[in-house]
Amino acid sequence: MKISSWNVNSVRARIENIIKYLKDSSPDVLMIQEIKTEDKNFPYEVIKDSGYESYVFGQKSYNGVAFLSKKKIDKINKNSFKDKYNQSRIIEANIENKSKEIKLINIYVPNGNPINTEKYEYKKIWLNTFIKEIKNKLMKNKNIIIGGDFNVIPEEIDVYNYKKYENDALFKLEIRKKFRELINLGFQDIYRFLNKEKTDYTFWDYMAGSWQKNYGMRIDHFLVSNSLLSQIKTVNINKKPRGKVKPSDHTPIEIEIS
DNA sequence: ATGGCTGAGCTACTCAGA
Repeated sequence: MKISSWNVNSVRARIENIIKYLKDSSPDVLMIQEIKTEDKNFPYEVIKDSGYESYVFGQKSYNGVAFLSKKKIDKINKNSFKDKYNQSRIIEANIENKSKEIKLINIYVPNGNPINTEKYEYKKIWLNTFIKEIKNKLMKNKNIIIGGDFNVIPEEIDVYNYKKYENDALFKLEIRKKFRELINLGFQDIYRFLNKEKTDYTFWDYMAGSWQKNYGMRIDHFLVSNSLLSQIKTVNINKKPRGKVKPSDHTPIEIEIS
C-alpha cells in the first residue's frame, strides 16, 4: 500500500498536475494540504474520474486539507481539535492494512513567520495542542501515521543554508524541540530513519530560482508509529511534480507499507 | 538583499505563504 503527502498550493490551480501525479505514481491514499478552497468548490468529479474518492476539510482562500483515496477509508474526522482561528488544518481517517487498523492524520501546521508576532504564538499553541491530542490517540490506537506539511525543518542537514534560518519559524530551536517531543511519543521521522545521511528536500521557493539552484528544505514529513516501522518498505521524495509547468512549491513524499 | 514569485478574492490590491 502506497501513501503520499503533498502540499499542492491550491487544488484548483493544480488540478492537472494532481491528476497527472495520481496517474504516474498511483498512490492508494494521497493526503493533500493547502487546497485553498471551500468544500463546495472542490473538484470532486475530475478526481473521481481518476478513480479516487475525496474527503475534504476545506476553507475559503487559505489552508484546507483532504484525503484522495482509491481504497476504502472511514471514520473521517474533521474535528480533531478546534484551533485558535478555526482554520482547516487537520483531517483524520482510518484504513485497514493486514488486519491492522491504522489511523491516518493529515496536517498542515501553521507557518509561524514572522517570529515575534501572533502568527508565531499560534504555531506554538497549535503544535502543543496537537501533541496533546496525539498522546490521547495513542492510548486508543498505537498504529498511527501522521503525514503532511509540518512547516518544521528538523535538522541542519534538512535545509540548504541553516544559518539563514536560525531565527525563522521553521527552524527555530523551540519549534524543532516540539517536533522532537512529538517523535518521542513513539514515532520516527521515517525519511530520516531510513536515510541517515542523505540530503533531500520537499520544498523550493518560487522566488530567485530556488528550484534551479536546489535551495530547498525538507518540511513535509511522515511520522510513523513504532508499531508500524517494520512494515515500511520504502520512503521516497518524488521530485518530478516540482519540475513541471505551473508546479506547487512543494513536492510529494511517498511511503510504501507492506 | 524583509527582496524575489504564486494563488485567492476580486477586478486594485492585499494577504499569505516559507
